[in-house]
Amino acid sequence: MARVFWFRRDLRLQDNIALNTAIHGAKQDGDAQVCGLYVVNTDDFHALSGIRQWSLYESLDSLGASMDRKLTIQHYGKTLGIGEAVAKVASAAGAKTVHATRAFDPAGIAEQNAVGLALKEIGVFLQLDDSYYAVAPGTVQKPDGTPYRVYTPFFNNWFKAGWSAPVALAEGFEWFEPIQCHGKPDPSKAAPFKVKAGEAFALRTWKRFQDRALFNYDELRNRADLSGTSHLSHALAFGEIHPRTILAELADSAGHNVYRKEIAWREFYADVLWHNQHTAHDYYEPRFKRMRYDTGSEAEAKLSSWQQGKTGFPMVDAGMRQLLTTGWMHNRVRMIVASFLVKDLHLEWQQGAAWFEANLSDFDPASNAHGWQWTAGCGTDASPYYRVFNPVMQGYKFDPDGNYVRNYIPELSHIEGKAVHEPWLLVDGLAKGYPAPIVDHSKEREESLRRLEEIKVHKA
DNA sequence: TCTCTGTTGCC
DNA sequence: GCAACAGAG
Repeated sequence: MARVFWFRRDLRLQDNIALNTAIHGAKQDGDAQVCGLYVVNTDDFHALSGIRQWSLYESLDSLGASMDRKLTIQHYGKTLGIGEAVAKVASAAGAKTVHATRAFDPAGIAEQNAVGLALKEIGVFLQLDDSYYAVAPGTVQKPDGTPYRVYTPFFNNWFKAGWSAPVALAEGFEWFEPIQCHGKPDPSKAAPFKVKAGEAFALRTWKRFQDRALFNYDELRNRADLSGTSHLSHALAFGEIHPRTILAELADSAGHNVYRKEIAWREFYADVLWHNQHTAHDYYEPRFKRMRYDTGSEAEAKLSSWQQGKTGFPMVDAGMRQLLTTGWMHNRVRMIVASFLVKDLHLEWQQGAAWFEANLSDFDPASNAHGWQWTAGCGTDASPYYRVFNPVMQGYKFDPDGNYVRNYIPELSHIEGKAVHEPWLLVDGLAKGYPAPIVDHSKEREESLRRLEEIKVHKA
């Protein structure tokens, strides 16, 4: 009578409270056997980009290796629901309880509801514990009991709420022999580069960041041309590391404090999505639904130029090509390309968010939806002014020597220094096939402000 | 975690 | 001619 531990977005063994709960339960049962399970939707998996397929594959491979290859992987899809898939494994393991970490996003909630129901039918209990966050969504509240809509006061109270220390993997149990289902997910698309993933790699990445960039994080995190960020987004999205493990090692210094605030942004957006489930795909500020957006073939063509990194704005295109070739994009550049899609191309944020979801190996539903909505101006943390990024100015500021742009745009490699940010000013700037800007930024900025004016709430 | 414009002060 | 800065949206 083993216990089943259903791995979800927590593909690690250390600092995994729900897993430890399963282990303690299995020891009380007497046989101390835990069946580690991952379920994968085959249909969805094959629709993922190559980079997303391979990063999941590597993460599972690493998890399996750390479990002496005792990880059971069950497939589901059109013909078999997720609930039935988990139930099959629970039956085969003779389990009475399935354990998992609780999710707070719409898709995760739907999953755990389906699994809970299917298990109930066969007399098995689904026990959910902990969360993917240091402070579980819904915990931090204003004194009147309503959720925060502004980041800074949320941060202050999130910090006050605090979190527990990391816990080591509980001892004295055995992994149940893996149940033969359909085997590992099989990436159908070729790996464009060697993907590194998994718990051990996540911990190495964290150490490396601590040694090299954390102390300078406040100064260098916005520099697109440097490696000043943590590179932990993939590890956090897959749960290869828990934020508790990170926060426990942060001190009180400028770099550390700013990084703690980035971790808190992730927790803030998870909290906002928990309280506003529809905002995964819909506007947080409903009046933005009424804004005029461009549609039709011209808009489609602009979207495609943006996706392929051919807008004629070097900083935007470098970011979009970094996404296509590496499955990752520097955080500062994410804001620049997002602002460009919404404010310069007048497209809806969901179109950009969908492209990020398809291509980012660190995709996170809460951070993606609310990062986009922050940029679009329709999200939380509204400011008294309408943020319109100037893609050229952002380039000079955050890629001052032009190295980031040249690294991702070969058609601009012949231009030296920062001049690469305005190639159209040079005689031979566009000589190697780089396109002229597809829009006039200052005109589109005005247009964007006009459209905002149309949906403004005017006081009587 | 914004950008634009106009002013001031310096050379 | 320009950098630095304040104020405004």
